[in-house]
Amino acid sequence: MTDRSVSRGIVSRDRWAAQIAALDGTPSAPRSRREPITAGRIVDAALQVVEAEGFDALTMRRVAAALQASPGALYAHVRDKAELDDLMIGELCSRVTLPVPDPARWKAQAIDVCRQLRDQYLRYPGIWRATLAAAPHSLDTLRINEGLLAILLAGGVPPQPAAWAIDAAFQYVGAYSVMSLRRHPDQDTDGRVVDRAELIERLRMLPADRFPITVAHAPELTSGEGHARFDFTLGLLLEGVTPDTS
Amino acid sequence: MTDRSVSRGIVSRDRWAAQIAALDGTPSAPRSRREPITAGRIVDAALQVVEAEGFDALTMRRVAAALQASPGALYAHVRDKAELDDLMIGELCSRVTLPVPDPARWKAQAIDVCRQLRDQYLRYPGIWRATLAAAPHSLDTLRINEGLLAILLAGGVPPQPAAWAIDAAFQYVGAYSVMSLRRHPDQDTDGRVVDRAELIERLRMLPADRFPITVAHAPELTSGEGHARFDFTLGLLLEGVTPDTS
DNA sequence: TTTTCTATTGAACATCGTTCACTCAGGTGC
DNA sequence: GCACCTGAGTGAACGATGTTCAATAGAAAA
Repeated sequence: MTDRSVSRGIVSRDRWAAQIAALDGTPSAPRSRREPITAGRIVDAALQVVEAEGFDALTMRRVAAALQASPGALYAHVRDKAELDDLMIGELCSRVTLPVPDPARWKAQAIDVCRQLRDQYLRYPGIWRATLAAAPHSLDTLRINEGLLAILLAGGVPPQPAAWAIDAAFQYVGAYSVMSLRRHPDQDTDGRVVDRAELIERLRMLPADRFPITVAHAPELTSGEGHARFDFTLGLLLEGVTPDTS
Repeated sequence: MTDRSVSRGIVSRDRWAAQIAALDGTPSAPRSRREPITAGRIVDAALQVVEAEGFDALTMRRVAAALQASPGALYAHVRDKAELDDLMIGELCSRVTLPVPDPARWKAQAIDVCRQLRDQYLRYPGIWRATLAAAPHSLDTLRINEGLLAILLAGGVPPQPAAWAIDAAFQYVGAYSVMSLRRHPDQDTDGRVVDRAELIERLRMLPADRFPITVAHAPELTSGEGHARFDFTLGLLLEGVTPDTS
């Protein structure tokens, strides 16, 4: 009975995506002509969905529709949605290129690696939430960890502070990537977009007796164009473990 | 037809919780004797659910069952589950007590405030995910921000670095709270619990040619009892903005 | 050509958030 | 004392989600 909705105007997003995906190619192409489903193609399709519509739109049905397949077909190549999340994070991590450690530029190298990871996260909005379901110590994650560790150790940082600082940097990169989704295109409860000028105005509207500093320093609170805050925080994390002079 | 399952052995968790909640009091108490539902009672019940069973178990039906009410009844006092998330975070933030700034102890005071927030997050496992649905600048959040800002400014930190460091600290506290859920009781893909000794063993099993540093420094990588890493990272964030001598 | 096997389907199941027509207890005007 | 109204709460639904599974179709093997 819900299939009736195909001929009507409103249709579910999954079915809509399936219709879009079925546009190319002959309409009734023999099924076997389609290249077989693999875990790699599932991950690629999932990443495309996230890139175009965000992590909230990532659905098993949505991925299956993008692959012109049935939802159940995915489970022959992927155990869970959690495993799909894991594979996506692994793919993202594998794209990060690690430099050969240069003791003179260790800090810049470390920041660059973190920036690569941040850009991958930002390219696929909200995908950092997949790390909550992903394995904490996968091989791809450990690879970046190893690379960063090599950079810091080459810079003369002792192993334990280096490991802890890298851990903190990873967690910050993730949190920054999720939070920055709504930093500039901030949404009101009514759905109105709030830019920085309006944000300052709002902070200034606070009662000055209970929020004196916030009212007084609203510009500093909302400052930080681009990724200035990101670089600032990573600078703090890496500056604190600097061995001698940088 | 699914109602048949009440008399059988297996029953859904929500229904089970409703049965448990119905144990006390007269079985067929007149409905009006129950104290009315308010937003505050909903938030309290939701927090109890999260404290006992984790954020994943937080369901509108589950909260309604704990209140011995119908799921739809909640929507008269709470617009969304997102608004419920917002209210829970607000409640948690309101429990954080802010000290009067003492310029001599500004760093310890700042760390203490962050620790309070961390302990609230850790008390309700996974609840930090509610901040993803919550308003980014609620009054309760701004209150803590104001308090921390007062502490740092009293310590002589310039406004902009103070604001940015506080922001970074907040994001780290959240990420730390979510991640630490599976830090010590780490789960294998098979569900086996992995303690630190086994974690070291696993890191040592890595191929030494591709992970030389990880293999060599496995103990340092897994070290950090209790909240040592937490204190370490906050120390880095606050040390970097220290005005002169601490 | 026939058989076997593996990948895929399509329909289900349980659960989730959310909505809505209805009920029902308690206060209000006669 | 009685009818009315009002608003909070109910219970059943709707659509969407992850996941499972018997049935099946296509290709490979005999």
